[in-house]
Amino acid sequence: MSFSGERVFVVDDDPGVRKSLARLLRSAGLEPIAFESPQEFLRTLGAEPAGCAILDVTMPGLDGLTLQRELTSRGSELPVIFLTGHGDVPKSVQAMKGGAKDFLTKPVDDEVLLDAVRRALEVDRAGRESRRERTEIQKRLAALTPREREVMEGVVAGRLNKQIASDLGISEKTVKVHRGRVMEKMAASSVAELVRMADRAALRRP
Amino acid sequence: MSFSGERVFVVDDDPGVRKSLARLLRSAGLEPIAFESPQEFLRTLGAEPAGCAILDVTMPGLDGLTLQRELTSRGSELPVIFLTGHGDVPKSVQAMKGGAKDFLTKPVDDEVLLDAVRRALEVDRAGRESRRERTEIQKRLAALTPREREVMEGVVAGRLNKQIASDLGISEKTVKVHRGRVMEKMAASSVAELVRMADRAALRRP
DNA sequence: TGCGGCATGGGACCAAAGTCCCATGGACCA
DNA sequence: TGGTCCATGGGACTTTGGTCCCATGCCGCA
Repeated sequence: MSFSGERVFVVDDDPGVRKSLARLLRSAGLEPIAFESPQEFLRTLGAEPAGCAILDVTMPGLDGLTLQRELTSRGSELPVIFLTGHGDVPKSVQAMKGGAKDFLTKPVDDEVLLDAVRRALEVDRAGRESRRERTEIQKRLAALTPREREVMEGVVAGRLNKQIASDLGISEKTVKVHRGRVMEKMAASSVAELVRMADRAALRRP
Repeated sequence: MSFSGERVFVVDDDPGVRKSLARLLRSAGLEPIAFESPQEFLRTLGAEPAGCAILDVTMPGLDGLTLQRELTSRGSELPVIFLTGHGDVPKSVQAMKGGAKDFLTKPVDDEVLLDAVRRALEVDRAGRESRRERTEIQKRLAALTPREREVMEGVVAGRLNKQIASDLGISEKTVKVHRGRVMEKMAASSVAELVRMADRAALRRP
């Protein structure tokens, strides 16, 4: 068996459900890891879990939708699939608005569930790659001195060296020095690249 | 009353529902326009409707979810809110996955519905503004000659004039000529701006 | 108290980009 | 068959950008 690092976090208070889900997932070559309570799941969850989660909606203690919110507020981007015996429309709508990838009702067809899981894993991979790049850029940005950052802002705003110099009240010569260091520290080989880095680091939903 | 150009398209086969929705929306200062069938709605719908739609799920002839898909396939970005008497979980999930802004069940609280409508209108405004910019950029792109477009690709890829010249098998002089025309036709005052235009025109969900 | 990081710049260049005017030749079209 | 658009490019610059070496002064920390 390959170890991908990606796991499917199953959170359900019913041991039977956990067991059958685990079996199904394993048979599809996936790596399930089951939790009997949201609390236990949250305790175990590392900083950057890779994979996706299958949550029950109704659980004693912490509601599945509340758990979803808790994950979001902790900055987790783990894709979530809900699986429930008796879901109602408002709950499903709330879950989907909250970013759930799917909301399935039992009994669920094995292939339907596995498809949802595979899609969620794909979303997670893309998301983690995108966050990784973003983090890398932010790390480089953090290595800039305040002045270098100001100069970089001018550059990505498309301003000329002389304009940046007058904006900051310094000589064009000094702007060139800072600009050169910005390109080096940001590992950018062109202004085009620098502009893209600046834009990716700033806005965008990760 | 102000005429914003934004309308709330109500599609429901029940005259009573249409009437009461229209009254509610009007009382909130909005401009409802009601249709008794999806077909009638589609016939009337212009190219770039501004506003949002409130669709019934179960209608004779064309299902609300099918209507949503039809809108999407026609390239419409009109935000959709579903309103239904007896929705089920799978339908609500399908609707939300299909991009619906909300999926409400009757009886619905007036304020809940109005809030959903106001949010949808806000989304529509932002979306139209973004599409407007994008369309403007694409219009400019379309005015480029094939050669100019090739040169532009090189520029936004961060390549030097001499590199672009050798890529295209022409002289650096000619690249400069094309490049100058690209900046003029695209109305870009800097490479940074050109890079952003290229990126906005290419990817991104509108 | 001395060393390193930061910000500041002059001098001296070289490379890259941008801008004039000019010209040639092909394609297409009325 | 002459006009328009497109692509090509030379000549001759000017402006920007980028890179050396060098130096000064401040601040904080070991």
